[in-house]
Parts: sequence; structure tokens; C-alpha cells
Amino acid sequence: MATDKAEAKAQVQAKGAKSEQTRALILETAMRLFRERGYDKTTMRAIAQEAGVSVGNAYYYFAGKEHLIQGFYDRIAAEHEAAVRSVLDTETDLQARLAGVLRVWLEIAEPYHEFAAQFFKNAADPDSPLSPFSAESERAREASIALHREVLAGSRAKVPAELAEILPELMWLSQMGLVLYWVFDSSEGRERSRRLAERGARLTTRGVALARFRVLRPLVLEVHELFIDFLPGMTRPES
Amino acid sequence: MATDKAEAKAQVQAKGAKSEQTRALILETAMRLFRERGYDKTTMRAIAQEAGVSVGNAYYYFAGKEHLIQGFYDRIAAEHEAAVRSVLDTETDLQARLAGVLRVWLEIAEPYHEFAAQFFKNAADPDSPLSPFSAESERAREASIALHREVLAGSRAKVPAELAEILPELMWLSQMGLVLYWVFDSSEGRERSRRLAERGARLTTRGVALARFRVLRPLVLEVHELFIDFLPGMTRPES
DNA sequence: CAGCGTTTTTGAACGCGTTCAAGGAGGGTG
DNA sequence: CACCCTCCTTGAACGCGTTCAAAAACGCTG
Repeated sequence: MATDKAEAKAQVQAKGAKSEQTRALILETAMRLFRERGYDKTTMRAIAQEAGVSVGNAYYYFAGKEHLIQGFYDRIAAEHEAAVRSVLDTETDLQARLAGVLRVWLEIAEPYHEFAAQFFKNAADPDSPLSPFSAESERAREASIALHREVLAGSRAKVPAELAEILPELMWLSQMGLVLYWVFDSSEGRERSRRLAERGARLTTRGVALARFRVLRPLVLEVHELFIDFLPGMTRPES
Repeated sequence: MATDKAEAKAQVQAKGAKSEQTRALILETAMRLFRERGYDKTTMRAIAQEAGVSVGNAYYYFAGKEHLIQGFYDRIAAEHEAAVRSVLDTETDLQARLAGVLRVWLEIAEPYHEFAAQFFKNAADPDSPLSPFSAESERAREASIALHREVLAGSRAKVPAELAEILPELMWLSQMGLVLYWVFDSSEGRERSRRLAERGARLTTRGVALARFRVLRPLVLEVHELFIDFLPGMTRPES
């Protein structure tokens, strides 16, 4: 039985290695064409032809055209995580850390902007696996929230207990807001988005700093309750 | 020349009257089918057939399938504006007014929820005329902001000058946020959205009330500057 | 009425994403 | 070797939104 299992596994790996190769080839071809021609103008037939496979074969590896986008998600997330290290390892000021994380994201994502605007509508579909709130995106979402947790934890900022609990998710949410603005942003070099990131980080930081005042106690509690209640509901594990 | 002009106008109106009839017929048929079968499952061929016209004819009156949705926009907006009167005419408490406006919107929109979730992705496309930030939606957007201006003006709340200037747009923006949450909301009868509206209104009101404190001065100014800078940029008149 | 320009209507045709029945390819088993 | 099982590959075919050349309908003028 143990041998059976091992053999079966080896077989799967052997086959898997081959299929994984084709899969990667299709994905790379798709990403290249997406960048060259844009999402809408890249047809599945063209992807298949350029990759040297049949159309049906592409659908064997990817459930649909949208799923080919996941490659960009992963690549951007990976690049961002790597590029953001220098900021997180050196900076201790909350505002600088937050602004840095956002600025770096904008820089990483800039080459993909035109392309992103085209497929953005797919990500906005609640039922799409590309939605940031979908179950399929949970890992990426958790990773991003964890990053913001680190932004907060590595800073010298003194954060009230109730805020510390929800702040990372709030920061992630506001980052999603920035991405939304960025997608719509047609300014030269996404200059407006950069400034929004800068000022958003400042606003957040000042808000956190002021949250320690007595008069704001009820407001902070209000915010806390609201997000405790509604953030978990934003994900849709069932669909 | 004056007669020429008048005649031309009369002619246009005569023709317009007929074509307007066909146009309205197609629109009504489309809206009925959308509600019966959902957006995706309603084909242009089915709409044309049920309306008793050819496919090409439907495209003569509407630039595309998406444009047939505009009818819902207008209908919901009109119903909302009418239904919200009772709240605005009787209530003077800011929180109650704001909560009322949001609650009424949720009630009006509820029958369209399933349908809305299906075509939402189109509205999220920056280039789509259905986007709330698009030039085509400007009238609807302005009307909605004006409504929030009335919510604020008709209340007894004392609002700092800097906030009064931007608050209506902020309230509109947060309403868009509520709509976003609502689209993703799969809870029974959109219960979660209702509670979010209630608490969001409370949070907003308390925030406004607290904004008069000295310590918050810099924060309020920050918010003011940020939105003065970035709200106008959210619309894309060129596309 | 005939002729003409404009508005409206038609349905075949196009290009796309997607599906599916049919058939290899490779390896294990008798 | 033949047999079978699973994984992989194929390309024709389907349904859809959309386009377009052509024709019909209409209103006006001489």
C-alpha cells in the first residue's frame, strides 16, 4: 500500500510536471499578449495559437479567460511584498511606513494600469473569483492585511486597543479604495493617485494619533463596533 | 428662415414621436425580461422578438445591451426621490434624515437586487457609461448630491464651515460605499445592509457633532483639503 | 403622381468566449 | 503483446453581442 501510494504520487508528479509546463506556457503567453494588445483585444484563439496549443487545451488548464488574469495578481503581490521590505525594515514612523507601502504599490502596478482598467470590471463582479472579497482571493487578502498589520506593529505609534484590533483591516480597505481611485485615474503617470496615497496616509496617521483623546472615545468605539460587525460579512465563502 | 426652422422642428417631433414609441417599447420589454430572467440570461434576440422588432432595430435605438439598463437607473432614482420626500419634510434630526434616505433607497432597490448584482460589473467599468463616475451619469450624480445637500440643510445640525462645503459629496460617496456593500450582500432581505445604513448614519452624525472640538481642527482641515483636491478628479468628462 | 433625401427596419454575417464528443499518449496489468 | 485507465489534446460547433449593406417606409417638393 505504501508503495502503491508512493508510485501513484510519483506518477502524478511526473504527469503533473508535464502538464504544469503547458499550463505555465499558456499563462506566460497570455500575460505577454495581454500587455501587448490589452485584455479585450487578446482572444483565446490568439493565446492558444501563440502558445502552440489548441483552444480547448487552454480551457483544460484555465476555467475561462478571466482566470488567466490571476497571474497578474500573484505577480504584482509578490513584487510588492519584495519591494516593500526596504521600507518596513528601515522606517519606524507610521505615516512614512503606510505611505511607503502605498507608494511602492503604485510604482509596481503602474506598468499594468492600462491593462488593469480593462479587466477591472471582472474583478468588481461579486461572483467573480477575481473579486477582492471572493473566497478565491482569501489568501491574497489575508496576506495583504498581514502586511498592514506589520506596518502598524513595526511603528512607534501608540494605538488604542480597540483600534489596533481593526486598523489593519481598515488600512487594507482604504488601500482597496486607493486602487479603485487608481483604476479610474487618468492623470499623467498616475500623479493624482500618488498624492492621494500620500495624503491618505497622513490623514490616517493623524486620525490614529487623535484617537487617544477622551472626546473621541464614543466615535472610536462606534467605528470599532461597525467594523467588527461588518468586515467579516464582506467575504463570501459560499459562492 | 423662421418657418424653415419651425417646420424642421415639427418634422423631427413627428418622426420623433413614432420612433420614441418603438424605443419605449423595446425598453419596457427589456426591463421586463431582465426582471424575469436576469440580465445575463436575457438575450438581445429575445428582447427583439418579444418586442416584435428585429435585432438590428434594437441597436438602432440603443448603442448596446448595457444601455438598456439605464432605464433601471432612472426608475430607481425617480422612485427614491419621491419616496424620500416624507422623511425630508417631517424629520429635522440629521441622523434620522440620513438614515431615512439610505433606508428608503434600500427598500426601493430591493426588488432589483439580484438583477443589480448581475450587471454591477458593467457599472464598475471605468469606461462604461453606467459608472457612477462617468460623464453620462453626471446628471444622476448631481441630483443625488443635491439630495444629500438637502438632507444636511434641512437638519438642525450645526456643521463647521469647511465640512458643510464637502459633506454632501462625502455623504454621496459613502452612499456609493453602501451600494457596493449592498451588491455584495447576500444576507436575508439585505438585513446586513440595513444595519450598516443605520450605523453608518449614526457614525457620520456623531463625527459631524464632534468636528466642532478644537483638537479635531487639523483633522477636519485635512479631510477638507483631501476631498477638495480629489473629488473633482473622480469624474472623467473626456471618456 | 413621380422623384428624392431622410429615417427606420431588416436579417444575414462576423468575431468572440466557451463547450463537448472524440480521439491520442503514456503507463501499468494480465 | 493486448487491454485498460487516466490524463491530455483537439477542433468543430454553439450561443451570444454586435455590425452592416440593403431595403422599406415616410415626408416633402415639383
